Amino acid sequence: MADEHTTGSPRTLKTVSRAFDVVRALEELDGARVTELANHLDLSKSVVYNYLSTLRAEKFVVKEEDTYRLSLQFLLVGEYVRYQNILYRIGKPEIEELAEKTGEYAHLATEQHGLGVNLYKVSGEKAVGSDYQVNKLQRADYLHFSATGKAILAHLPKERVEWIIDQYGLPGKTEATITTREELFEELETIRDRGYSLNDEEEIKGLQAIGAPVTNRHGRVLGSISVSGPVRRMKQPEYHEQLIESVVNTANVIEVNVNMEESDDDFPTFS
Amino acid sequence: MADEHTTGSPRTLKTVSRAFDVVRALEELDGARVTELANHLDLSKSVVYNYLSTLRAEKFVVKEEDTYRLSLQFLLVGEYVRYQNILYRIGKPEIEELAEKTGEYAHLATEQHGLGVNLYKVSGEKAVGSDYQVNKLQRADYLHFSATGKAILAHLPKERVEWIIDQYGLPGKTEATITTREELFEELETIRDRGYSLNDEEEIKGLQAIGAPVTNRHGRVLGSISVSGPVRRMKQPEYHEQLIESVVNTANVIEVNVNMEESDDDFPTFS
DNA sequence: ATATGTGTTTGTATTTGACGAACGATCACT
DNA sequence: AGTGATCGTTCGTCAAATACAAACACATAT
Repeated sequence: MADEHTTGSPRTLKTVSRAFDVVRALEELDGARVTELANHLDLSKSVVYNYLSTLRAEKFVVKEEDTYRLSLQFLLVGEYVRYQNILYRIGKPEIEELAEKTGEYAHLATEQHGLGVNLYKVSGEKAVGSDYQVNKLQRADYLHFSATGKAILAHLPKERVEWIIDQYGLPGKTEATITTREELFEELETIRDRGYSLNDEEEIKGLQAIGAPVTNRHGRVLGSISVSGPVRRMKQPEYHEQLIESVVNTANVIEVNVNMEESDDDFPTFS
Repeated sequence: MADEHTTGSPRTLKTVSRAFDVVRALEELDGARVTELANHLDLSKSVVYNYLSTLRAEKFVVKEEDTYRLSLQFLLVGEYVRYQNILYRIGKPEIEELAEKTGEYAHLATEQHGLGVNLYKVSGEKAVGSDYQVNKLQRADYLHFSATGKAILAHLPKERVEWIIDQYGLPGKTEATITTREELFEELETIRDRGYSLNDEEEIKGLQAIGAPVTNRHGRVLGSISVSGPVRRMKQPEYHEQLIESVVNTANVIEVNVNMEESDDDFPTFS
């Protein structure tokens, strides 16, 4: 503990990082008491106590009896962030219509930090019952095995895709998941060529999804949409074609409306 | 800088507080650049830069071009928190049914840090059109002028209500808002006696709401529900009685189901 | 070209948080 | 009831982590 004095830039604030360690621990543990957290994080009780007190004063943590939990403040801020997203504002009603028209699950997703985040999801009539999708706990997930994810990857700059693969690798989920760089880049080119993406049981066995990207007028991909359902139904030729048509069409509608609103805007890059 | 050495407990970590100052500023400003934030927060550029870099490393902030924004990480954590809430899990489908049956807006709310937070809201058929409610930006709001809020206050311990009034006061919103302590406590007693709360244009002119609390088997209030609509419709005598019936009934159903799941649980107090 | 703006980097002074021990309260067990 | 362990909380102290300001590289505008 004597050599590395690297005060390299950017200088990340350890106190802030530790505060978020506490947040993550409270999430993992579904709430915890001081001692429990202290053990979990390898910190002294008094230190943990101070972090919790601060987070509570900031209203991001609540205390019930002696148990500390994350507060709904995260939801309030989160819904603000989502509402700021133009793809969400414009896409939500369109996705609802898509779900109603097709009767399947419909998703609206975007990319952040190299992972996919669902902005919104609805289940159509046929999908009801096995609603493991809509009520599933939201996590940011890999982009390379979902229809929405691959639609996004296909329209991200190559060097950005490379960076994402370097960061997260290409972990498999089912036997169909694409796990090699070459295969993925080929697939992405196919997606670009035909205008839509396909997730053929690559994430969940038995589930197929059809996705399409939404880009702004500078060609930057803002996110993507998809419909998904059981392979048996999704693979029927005429139905399949019909779904592709609906998805691509909805993506286009969203795209047009987004670009009309984004007239006087900057065109940001990433991360 | 020589007198006040008060190191009172709990010792709140200034670095963490400042990180959340940055978060709040990014929300207020809808994203900002380094210099803009530094001015807004009265901090030096380099300091702000370090906070932003740290928040970005933690994935709670994204950088687009030179503008920093809050990330969807807040939404992911927020949805986790919401899903942890048993009132949400049980109440969501019931509220949906209530909205469908009545055709009005239905809300599911809870209390946190002395303020009301909507866990969920749906609009029934009659409510469509003026959906200023469903797409409105979520904020934690005062409890004393909403039907859900008053239903909660009515079942909180008196000392807790006192604390809340001391903290936030009783700001008026319309001419009908209750703004004095005595009036409020009277109202709360009425609510307890008759089993439901009424918001008669106390929050928004022209809008009436009927609310009912949901308590667990220890008598602690977990939250509340409400339906709301235009006064003209809501005040029709038979319809009014019918809505009260529906709201109270739905609250009871939720209550029963929550208490069946909460069998082996602690009974926490507040904040 | 020059001046003013940006975001970022770095050296340094000192504020601030980590540590460990101690306190008071609660709970479990004999 | 009494004893011991364990909990959350408080506090004094020193090392470490952060705030500051000045300088940097780069861009844009005059």
